[in-house]
Amino acid sequence: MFALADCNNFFVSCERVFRPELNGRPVVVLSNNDGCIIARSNEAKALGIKMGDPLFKVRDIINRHGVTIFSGNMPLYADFSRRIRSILRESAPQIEVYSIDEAFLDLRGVDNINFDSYAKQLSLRCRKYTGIPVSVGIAPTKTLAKIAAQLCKSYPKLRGGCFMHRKEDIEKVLRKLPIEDVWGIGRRSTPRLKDIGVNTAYDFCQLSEEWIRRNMGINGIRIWRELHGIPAIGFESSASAHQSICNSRSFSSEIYDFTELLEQVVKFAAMTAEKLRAQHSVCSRLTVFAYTNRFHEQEIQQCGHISLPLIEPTDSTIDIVRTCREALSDIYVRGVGYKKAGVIASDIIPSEGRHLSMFSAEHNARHSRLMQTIDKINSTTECHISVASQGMNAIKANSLHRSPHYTTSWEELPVVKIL
DNA sequence: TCTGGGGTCCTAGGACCC
DNA sequence: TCTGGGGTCCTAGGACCC
Repeated sequence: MFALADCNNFFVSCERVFRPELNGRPVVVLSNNDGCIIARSNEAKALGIKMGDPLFKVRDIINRHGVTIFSGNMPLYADFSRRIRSILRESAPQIEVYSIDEAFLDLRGVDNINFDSYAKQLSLRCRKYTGIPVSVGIAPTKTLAKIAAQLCKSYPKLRGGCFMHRKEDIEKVLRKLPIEDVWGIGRRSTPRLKDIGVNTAYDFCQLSEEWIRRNMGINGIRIWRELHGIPAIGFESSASAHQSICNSRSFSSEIYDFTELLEQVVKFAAMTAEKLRAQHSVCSRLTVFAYTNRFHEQEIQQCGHISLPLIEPTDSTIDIVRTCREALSDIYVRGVGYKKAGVIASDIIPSEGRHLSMFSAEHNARHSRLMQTIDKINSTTECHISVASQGMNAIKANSLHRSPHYTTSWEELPVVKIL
């Protein structure tokens, strides 16, 4: 059996831990710049507010119903996520962290326990220790476990835990499950399936494997098998290093000036280098992009995008910043208002075992020592060291409704500029 | 006025090889 | 007009996820 532990309305639930008076009230959490809705309480969902709705388009509903809004507070959510993961780790032989608010538990080899009460107890435990409501679904495959967890959200009498394993029970659930609610069936496949009369997960199961392979490829086959109770999606207990790392933001208003845009890109570059070092990787390719506002259709659109291979793989903030600076000057166009920019690191390999030329060994050793020192200072002291070209201004963004850093306090620290 | 950020995997097609 | 047969590797784009 596999379990899925899925936090209900996760970002909203984190905010509610410190604002219990908001339980039972409509609440939403916003993306960067307070742009879009990225989390909703059940009450907000009931008002018709959709995931991804721009705030300005649902302003009326928000004002009319007194919906409480929060700017996203990612450090807070990451901290809750960490606490819940530690509870899950104590409760299962192996866990696979799937996202900030979901983890699979590998229960293969676990027997002689009552899975239904295990699921309910695990949910209760998470709630008791963190204040976050968590749905736990248990089933023979990951896809079915997802569906079981979904059931917990619809049926409170399940008390947060659902064990779904009997063939007839599974069939009953799949007959009622809209095809678009199946994990892996997205917005492109849904209309194609509905066109041929496949409206539920059960209908999908009745299709021939051959049809699925021809029309939906290997992923379709995996979904089909999983729904039939045959595990087809692997279990990854150890988090593998990311194959690409992207840092990008939309700005609260357009940036025209090169130096100002460069400051932002340098920040993304530095964040990228830090993430590379955190996973003990180096990258051999950097992509820098800078876009105009795609919603202002009447204005000139510029989608600057450049990808540069690096002669030597690196994790050095200094090298990465330098390359990104050159890249940006190649794509920057004077007189254009940039609304979004970012840096992507790819061709990522472990830092151990990378090949260095005889000319670069010394350069590299120096950078490596410097980066280690900076990372150590930044993680263990109340100072923050960064490259001077980042400038002294924060990333240009709005977040007018952010909650306090209740459990994390690394922000608003003294800043030291070097280099 | 206002529109998120960060990933993964698969596939088709092109370039190139013999 | 018509144009072999088989392979590999790379990349861009599609589709999906949270």
